[in-house]
Amino acid sequence: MAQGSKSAADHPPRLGKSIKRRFFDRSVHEVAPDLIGTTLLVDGVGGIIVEVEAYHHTDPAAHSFRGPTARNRVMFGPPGFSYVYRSYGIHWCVNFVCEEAGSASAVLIRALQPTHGIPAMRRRRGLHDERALCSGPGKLCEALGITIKHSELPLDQPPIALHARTGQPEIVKGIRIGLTKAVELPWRYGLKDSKFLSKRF
DNA sequence: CTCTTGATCTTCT
DNA sequence: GAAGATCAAGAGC
Repeated sequence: MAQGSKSAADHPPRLGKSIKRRFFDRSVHEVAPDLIGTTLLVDGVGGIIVEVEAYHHTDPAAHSFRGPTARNRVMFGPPGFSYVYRSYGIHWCVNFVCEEAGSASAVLIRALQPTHGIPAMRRRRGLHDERALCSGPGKLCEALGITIKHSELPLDQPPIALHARTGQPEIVKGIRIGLTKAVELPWRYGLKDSKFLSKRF
């Protein structure tokens, strides 16, 4: 994409068709890479998903590993809903629930390439640099205004919207970020050579 | 560039 | 009472 401060804001890319909840009713390991290149908007503000991580209840690093709790119960429900949690007492992070109810799997959205509502994102983040607006799970929630109020919402209804990618992106894979358990599992997916990742692959 | 540390609080043990 | 799917700033190289 073109560089500089005005290109994306002035000419946001055309959006693909809306993604329905059914998209998430399959293996989290299929959904996660398929989300790369799709566009996430919250009240019209957002961008292209460039980095995600997959979690499953059989995975010691997953919030659902030890069974349902007040916090993670939405992970045990049907696919196609949001799961928002508080991270380190400060940040919010958003996941998309996958697979059939009870499977307790979800995809953590880790980074976006900002395309829509960039002025609003800059205002919320107190930053100008597009590269830093959404290059991490806590950052993108701040930029999109996502809080606990956005948890347990259907992903194909306002204020949330997901749009299909138009081409086939080149996807890279690696180990997940910031974990202390199951550190070695290669369940992080990203858009190859994107400048908007939270960290290089 | 990399490494370290403080901030801040909910959740679960 | 400790841990944690993070971030930003500061120090050192």
